[in-house]
Amino acid sequence: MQSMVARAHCRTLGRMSIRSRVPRPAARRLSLYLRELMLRARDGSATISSRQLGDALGLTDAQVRKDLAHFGQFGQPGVGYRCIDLLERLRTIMGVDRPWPCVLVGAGNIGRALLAYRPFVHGGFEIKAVFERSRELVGTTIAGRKVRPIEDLARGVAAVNAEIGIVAVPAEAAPAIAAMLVGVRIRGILNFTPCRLDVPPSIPVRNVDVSVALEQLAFDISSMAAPDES
Amino acid sequence: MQSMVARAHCRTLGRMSIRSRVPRPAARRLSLYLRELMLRARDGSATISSRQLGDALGLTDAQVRKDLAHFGQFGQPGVGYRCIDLLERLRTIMGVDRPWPCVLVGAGNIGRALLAYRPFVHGGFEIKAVFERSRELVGTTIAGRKVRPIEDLARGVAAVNAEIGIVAVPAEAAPAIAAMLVGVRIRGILNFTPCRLDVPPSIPVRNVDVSVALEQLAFDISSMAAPDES
DNA sequence: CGTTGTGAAATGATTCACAGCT
DNA sequence: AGCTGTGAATCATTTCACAACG
Repeated sequence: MQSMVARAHCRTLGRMSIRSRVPRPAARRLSLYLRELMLRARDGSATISSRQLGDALGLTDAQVRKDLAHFGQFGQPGVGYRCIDLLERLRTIMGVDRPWPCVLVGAGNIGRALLAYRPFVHGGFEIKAVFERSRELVGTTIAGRKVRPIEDLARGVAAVNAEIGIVAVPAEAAPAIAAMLVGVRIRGILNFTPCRLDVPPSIPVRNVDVSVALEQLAFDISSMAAPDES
Repeated sequence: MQSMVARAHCRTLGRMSIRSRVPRPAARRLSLYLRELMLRARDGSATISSRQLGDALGLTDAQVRKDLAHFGQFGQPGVGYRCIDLLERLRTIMGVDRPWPCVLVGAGNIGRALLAYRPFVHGGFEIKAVFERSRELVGTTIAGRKVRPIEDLARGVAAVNAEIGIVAVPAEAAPAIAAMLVGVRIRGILNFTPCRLDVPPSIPVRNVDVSVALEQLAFDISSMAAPDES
């Protein structure tokens, strides 16, 4: 009986779970909206229309409205969206209204860049602990964080209550590290290696891959090449 | 008459311009295929089926075949695709069978990580010159490359025949840098800032944004949250 | 056999267009 | 007037399913 009720209207968002059916691309755009709204709010705009928001981001006004509509009704007809308001709502929806303790695995070039990356801290993401396999790096301090041996991962994750694991190790090591993170109950993974990490579907993975981006760029450029060699 | 023949089987790829109508998502997946094929080839596999390729990448076999079909007919029924062969074809299609001279603007954390990034070199992408605005960094040498003043950009790009510009500067400076790169006839831009660069549509831009990836991850994790608090 | 290449069907996302609110 | 929220229509992508081939 309870289950019947629950099934009947799963749109009630008992706590937080409307997002059951949000188109992937729409979800991707949320962070873009967030960023633009922060700019507008900082510049003192009180409201913004779907048209303005879309123009700034290279999207149509209809798209902006549709995307936002997946999460509720935030706008006022004839006026637009109140920047501060929408900003706050989006922060909640996206989950960036609270801290996200992270652990970093790999203190190589990428790892070090991340540790020094300012915008990172903004939004509540913070690297609470750093782990490395290489004995040479363990024990050193980078940007104020002590580098610890990879064997300490389980203890470290538990100690800082880390929810996100950042994988910045050489490709060969990635699968093993991913398995460790899963074993240690991490909730999501940011993967800087060019490997597909296969982890249970309950653990989301986002990839940041410079090589892929470059290759796609090469393809884009080649595709552009004017076909005139007459 | 010639045109009739050309239209009849546009699988002939006269030079390089079938890509007129390739779905964006399919183009995105090309680099994934490339990477997996390199692995298989290195491990000595002679052939690979669309099923195997898809499994390794989390795609269906049909999807793999459709994607590849946009560029020609590479497989043998009953056998699959010859790894080395397909690899070579894809390299050509993607344009990574030749060098891509790049210039880097910004020698901050990200810039330095890129300069030290090994896998980067692989595939023909190479950072030929580095430019910075900060007077303190100009003149120093990082990973063997001399850092030059941003004013030298035009000369530098011409001197090394750079086709790709990599933007790794603070967000505020990004639009100006993008404009300079456009003015200097760069052909494509890899953008590490969280700004939408608006450049003419003839100049492709690919973004690599850690903050966006993190925010999306936070959203994904929040969306996952089991709805049981009974 | 097993596997490709490909139309046709199904699914998914974006755009249109407009009623209704301010 | 200007703008949102949204069903309906269009457009794009993925999946299905199968004939043809080695």
